[in-house]
Amino acid sequence: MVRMADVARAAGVSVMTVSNVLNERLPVNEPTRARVMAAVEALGYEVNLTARHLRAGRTDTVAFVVPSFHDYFGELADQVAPLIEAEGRHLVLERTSADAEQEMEALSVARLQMYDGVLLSVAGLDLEQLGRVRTAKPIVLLGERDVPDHLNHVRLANESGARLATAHMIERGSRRILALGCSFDAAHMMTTDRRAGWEHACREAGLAADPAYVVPVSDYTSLGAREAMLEVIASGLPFDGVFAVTDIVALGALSALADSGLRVPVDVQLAGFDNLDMSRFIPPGITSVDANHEGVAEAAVGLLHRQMSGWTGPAEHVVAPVRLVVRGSTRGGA
Amino acid sequence: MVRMADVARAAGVSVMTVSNVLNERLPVNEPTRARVMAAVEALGYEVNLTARHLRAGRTDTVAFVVPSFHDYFGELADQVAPLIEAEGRHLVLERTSADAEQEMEALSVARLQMYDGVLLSVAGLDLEQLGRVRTAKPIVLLGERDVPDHLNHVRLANESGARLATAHMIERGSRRILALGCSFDAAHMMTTDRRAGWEHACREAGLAADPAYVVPVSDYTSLGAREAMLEVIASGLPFDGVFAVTDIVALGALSALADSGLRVPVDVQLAGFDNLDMSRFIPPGITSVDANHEGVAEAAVGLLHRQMSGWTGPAEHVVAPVRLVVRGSTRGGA
DNA sequence: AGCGCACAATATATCGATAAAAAGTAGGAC
DNA sequence: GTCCTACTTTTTATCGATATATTGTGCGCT
Repeated sequence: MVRMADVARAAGVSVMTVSNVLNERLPVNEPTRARVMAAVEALGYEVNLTARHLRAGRTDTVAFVVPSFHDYFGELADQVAPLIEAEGRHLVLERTSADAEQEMEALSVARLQMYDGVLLSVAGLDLEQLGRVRTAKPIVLLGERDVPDHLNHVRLANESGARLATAHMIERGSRRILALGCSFDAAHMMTTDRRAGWEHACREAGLAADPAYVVPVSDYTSLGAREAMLEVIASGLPFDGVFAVTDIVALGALSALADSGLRVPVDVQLAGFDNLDMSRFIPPGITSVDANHEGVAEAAVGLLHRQMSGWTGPAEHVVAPVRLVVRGSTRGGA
Repeated sequence: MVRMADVARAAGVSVMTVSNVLNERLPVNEPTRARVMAAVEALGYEVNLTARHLRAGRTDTVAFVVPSFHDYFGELADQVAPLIEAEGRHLVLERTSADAEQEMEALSVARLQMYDGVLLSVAGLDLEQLGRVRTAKPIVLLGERDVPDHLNHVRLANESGARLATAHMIERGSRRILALGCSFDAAHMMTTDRRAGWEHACREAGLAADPAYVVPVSDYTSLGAREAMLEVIASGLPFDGVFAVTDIVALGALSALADSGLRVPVDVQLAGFDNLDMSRFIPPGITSVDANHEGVAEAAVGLLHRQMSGWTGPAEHVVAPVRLVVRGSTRGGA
């Protein structure tokens, strides 16, 4: 490992001069600078980031902590990365597997030190656990749960998105719409808020929002959704529309519907939430509420950047707007 | 920031005693140990990982460098993570956006220091660039390109996978199969190897492997594939099967076929490569060559682990076997 | 010639931990 | 009572950089 001291010796200067050349902190005479740069090239020197970090207290690195590297989070992360890099910092992803303990660990002082800032997709932590998080480190939370006031937070307009999707299907003729993967939990959660939107849309149209039409999905995978959907079909419960809590769930539903000979959108309309890349291409095209990755990423990185620049004002809670993207899985779409 | 020195003062011992208690290196008397632990609790002390790293030269962290956080890589990363964690280490993802310069930067000494080992998905780098990578740091390359002998490498059996898929479609009646997203580049690349497999299968069955049936796709997105597919259809080139170089490409093709009124698998059979999660659920189910994430992850982590344990033998080049998963997009599937 | 000033380069202290060597403390054997 | 050994604990040096203070150098001005 070649150190700054080796470069200094080779160039016949002090370590600080090398540091000053590389960081352009204090001015260095041109001939000296050239000698240093030549030595750097010759030896192939590269700064030891760990040492710099220890001394300077800065890593120029931001962590995005996600429950899994899959799907929604992968897509969101791809949006976040360029924004972080545009500010001269570096982005790394960490995974918690939606495990509360691991999420807390990710927020532990020890790990936070490694980064100048942290974006955390809250999946497993509840309000009480998050309330215990006290740190000076810039943090922005992402995700569809309630969070303490003192932490910055970006979430989606879940309720309004679900309402849009449901209302759209009602307008196009559906009268009995399943809320697949939704729930009645008390806490503000993604599945609860989206159910509320479904309910709202039903009521608004003068339709019953029968709790029997709220169908839970075991683990929010396509497989779980497919199985739940098959059970509903087998049960004989009449329905002519499905609002799926996510596109992943919608895909499972689509699979079950196809296998059961139910035609989309003729017999059953289908809408999802997130507008994953694939949803555009899966025939007949899945109508979906766009999760506004761009807006979410921009808002989150903006809040984070502000904190990293020293801002200490009160935390903000941003609700990113969403819009409905109509495709072939609902009538009147492309 | 509470340091080890603060804990030491509170417990009335030296810094080294605290270190010894926390790391269980040298034995410490029980009463002393208890006092130290009490102080740690009381002050909420957590070790400074940066300082430890600088001194101990170990981060207990492995980086997985991928071209993008999406799809294939996200799924693979989710497989890799538990294997790394099982060895008491931590995994982080970094992104290069398939940019050769950024990939080289990810391999720069400076960034390598931050990790005990690196898994690198080679997308943009060619043989010559990789040849310049000289480092003592444990590295394992992943991906479907040629790499220098001195670097450990895990790749898929691309040629045989493509052959399996193509042969399967031929067996089920296809006679004119497109190789969508494949190419004739000289270097061993994913698109070339898979084309070779397609060619091989055609020849084996006594069919012509007409270069006109090798259709490039601009950027290997579903959108690009869809457009390429629509052009082929518009051109009037007769075909009754599509081997898509990836499932993402297959999805684009499926979209184009559906919009053109061509039925899968009745008019056209379709097979992809990667067996993404979604492929199982997209009606009618996309027949795909399973990318064997588990095997790839296991082999790669195994090679990395071996290096991190001090093994210095010659590099290995593993070709992970693949298998065909037959679904509804080819005849005779589910 | 003498003085001061601007600028370049160096010396010193420090970030927070760990490895290795040294020192302190008992207890047991003779 | 002395000495040795075994076990705890502390001391010292170090990882590789950066921030601050200090020293050194050349030049203009009177």
